[in-house]
Amino acid sequence: MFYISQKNKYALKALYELAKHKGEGPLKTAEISKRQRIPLKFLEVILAELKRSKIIAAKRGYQGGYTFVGSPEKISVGDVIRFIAKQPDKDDCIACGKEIKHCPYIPSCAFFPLWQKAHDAIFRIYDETTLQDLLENKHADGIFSLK
Amino acid sequence: MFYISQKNKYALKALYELAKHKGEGPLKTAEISKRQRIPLKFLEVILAELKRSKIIAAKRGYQGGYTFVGSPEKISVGDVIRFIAKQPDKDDCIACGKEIKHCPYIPSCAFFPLWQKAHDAIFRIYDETTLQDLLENKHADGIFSLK
DNA sequence: TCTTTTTCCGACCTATTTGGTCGACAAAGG
DNA sequence: CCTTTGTCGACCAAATAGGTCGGAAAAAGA
Repeated sequence: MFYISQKNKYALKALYELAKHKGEGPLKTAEISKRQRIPLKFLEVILAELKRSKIIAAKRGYQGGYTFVGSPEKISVGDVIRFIAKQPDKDDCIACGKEIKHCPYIPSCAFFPLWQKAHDAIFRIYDETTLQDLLENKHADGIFSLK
Repeated sequence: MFYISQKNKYALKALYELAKHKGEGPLKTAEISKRQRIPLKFLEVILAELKRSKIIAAKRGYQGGYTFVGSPEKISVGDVIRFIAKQPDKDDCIACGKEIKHCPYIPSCAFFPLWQKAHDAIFRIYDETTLQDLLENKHADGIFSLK
């Protein structure tokens, strides 16, 4: 529930690199892998999957690679996360996730509103942050406390 | 990252029952297990753990059970989640979770502010929801769409 | 003090998920 | 036709989640 996997983070990082490289021709998987320290073979899997979303396109062979197709201002983190996440089973609880069985949208579930609010809050952030925002490094306030 | 485990949900449900039962003497593990459909043995583990937080107390033997000690208005969902979650390693990234290694609080990490905002947003919800709120079933608006 | 009830505790178990790899194949240039 | 680079399916290992077992310790009643 609300889990952001490594795969998700890799996907975002890869898209970040591709968005940054936009307009300069295809970027190779190997290059992305190096820049973002993502295991090559795993990255291949991820990019192939992302390609299906049409926001990136691939070109094979010599001088090949991936290119960012859409515009980074129009793709949000939420879009990416939703795309990578496996589609929920049709009878999962929207709020609780897998709990099913004894909680199929029971209005009397004391926790439903909580999980839903949490879900909304987090996706509000994800949805209002575009790849462009990430590129521009909108570090609102540099609270990098600790150490 | 941001993952709410089944254990966490069980913990909340158990506390919900205990809070509801407050003032009526100890409530047995077996009873909680039945009411909330939580596997007994697993629940035992969870309650023993929660006891260490002092918000519930145990009494053994005949007529024993658990009692809610504090006041439900003062315990938030966030408190419970933080308590149950395993303490993060001292050099995990506050925002990203386990990513460590190549991201130890690097201010140049383009994603740090995002994860931090997400973290704040979700815990804001968790922290402002008390057990009492859950008891009062503050279903703001009954959007139990779907089916 | 014996028995019952109930919590306590450590070891253990198992399926799923995560994170990742391998090897062969397909296309695109040079 | 050789190299480069993406594509694809199968495979795999470690971690984690989620849960179980068996008994010990304490509390109270008989």
